[in-house]
Amino acid sequence: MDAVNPARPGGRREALVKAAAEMFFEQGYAATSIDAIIARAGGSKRNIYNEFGNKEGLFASIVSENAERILSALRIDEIEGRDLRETLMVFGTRLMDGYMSPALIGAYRTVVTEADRFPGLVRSFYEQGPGRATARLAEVLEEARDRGEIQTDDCARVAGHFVGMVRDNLHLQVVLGLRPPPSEDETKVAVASAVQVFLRGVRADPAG
Amino acid sequence: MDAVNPARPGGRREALVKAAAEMFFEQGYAATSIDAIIARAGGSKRNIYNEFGNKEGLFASIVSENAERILSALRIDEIEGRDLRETLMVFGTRLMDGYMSPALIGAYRTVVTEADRFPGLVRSFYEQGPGRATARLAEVLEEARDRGEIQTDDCARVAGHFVGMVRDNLHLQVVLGLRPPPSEDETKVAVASAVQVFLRGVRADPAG
DNA sequence: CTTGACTGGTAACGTCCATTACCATATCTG
DNA sequence: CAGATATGGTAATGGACGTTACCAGTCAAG
Repeated sequence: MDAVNPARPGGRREALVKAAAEMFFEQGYAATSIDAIIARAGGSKRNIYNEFGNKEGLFASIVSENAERILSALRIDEIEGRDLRETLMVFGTRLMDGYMSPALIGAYRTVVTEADRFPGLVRSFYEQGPGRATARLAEVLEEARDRGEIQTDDCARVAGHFVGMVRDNLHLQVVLGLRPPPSEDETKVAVASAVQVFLRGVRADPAG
Repeated sequence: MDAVNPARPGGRREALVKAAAEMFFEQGYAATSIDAIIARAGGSKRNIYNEFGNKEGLFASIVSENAERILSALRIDEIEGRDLRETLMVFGTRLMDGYMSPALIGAYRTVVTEADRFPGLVRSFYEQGPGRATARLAEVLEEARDRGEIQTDDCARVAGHFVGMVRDNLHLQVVLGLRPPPSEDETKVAVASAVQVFLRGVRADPAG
């Protein structure tokens, strides 16, 4: 019953999800037609309606099934470095790369546009991605504070500051299509600058 | 010839622009139909097509005619304070209020969505708003650096850091509809925290 | 009054698209 | 093979909507 069609190694559902994800996140929900998805994925519309009910169901499925993959760029659980500066450099670089990846830029545009239509999806999207990354950084900062390296009242808040500094106006410009994602060198310079300001801003020393 | 119709004090064009701006920025470009605009503004479709050519022309007109008003929240040209900290507090508060205003949140959503269709509009939108505010802050920081109050290689870059810290994850959450705009108190706390970290991060002192 | 330009209202046209229906295969179960 | 089920392909249905057309009423100018 559940055996995969021998002539189709991947299975219809996977092909549909893959094609739909690409097209939704590239062109947006409204601009992507069912016909176009079928044209790319192969098969027939019956497949979509049997499997997902309707277009909204397809969209909900592809977001939840692709969120993990797309947001894995922001899934920064193990951040280690010789010291806090290196840790922040690594974290900031991964954060920048994740936010600037075409996949996440496309997903961001789409999710912003359809926020009203799919409130539940938007919440899980935020919590799995930006929220989780910020929370993880806050934990790292807690540890640094316990070690006496930094000084702050609210680690979660300053974690947000750091994330904001890294995202900067760069993310806005890329989302608006005003400039391409930064190169590796540009990323390094931008992150290093953010780390420098941040570290001086929060480090523990007796300067009132 | 140009005399206003006595029965219609505001003039058709103004009413159309006003209604179209509200609806485009609330619901987005695609989700706003010509019929709906007419239903709110009164008049007939002939008005729109005589005056603006088509829907895209109407959209372009309302963006350019409303950009100044909407972005005036970010038009922070005169920033003065007793000292740099107070100046940054004032600037940051106005920045936060501007970014979180419903008008700008709506415009942001719409512009992000239609970035591909109207690249010229997007550019002027950015340059009149976020770009201009950041550039103005950079000038202020240049002066502070000349006075020896802060120490940095690149005032434009750290101005971006500050703007990013203020925008933080808050902007993202509001844009996604995950939380309401911050209250006056929340704004004050958030900005004060950003100013604190930033000032410590860039101020001139001999701590290598 | 007459002409002309504009306006309001409504209907028509053409297109796009989500959704459903229909038909012909092909695969699986027995 | 019989029958059930899923699949591919294509066409039909129905609605939404941008755009244009048509008709009647209003106002300004001569």
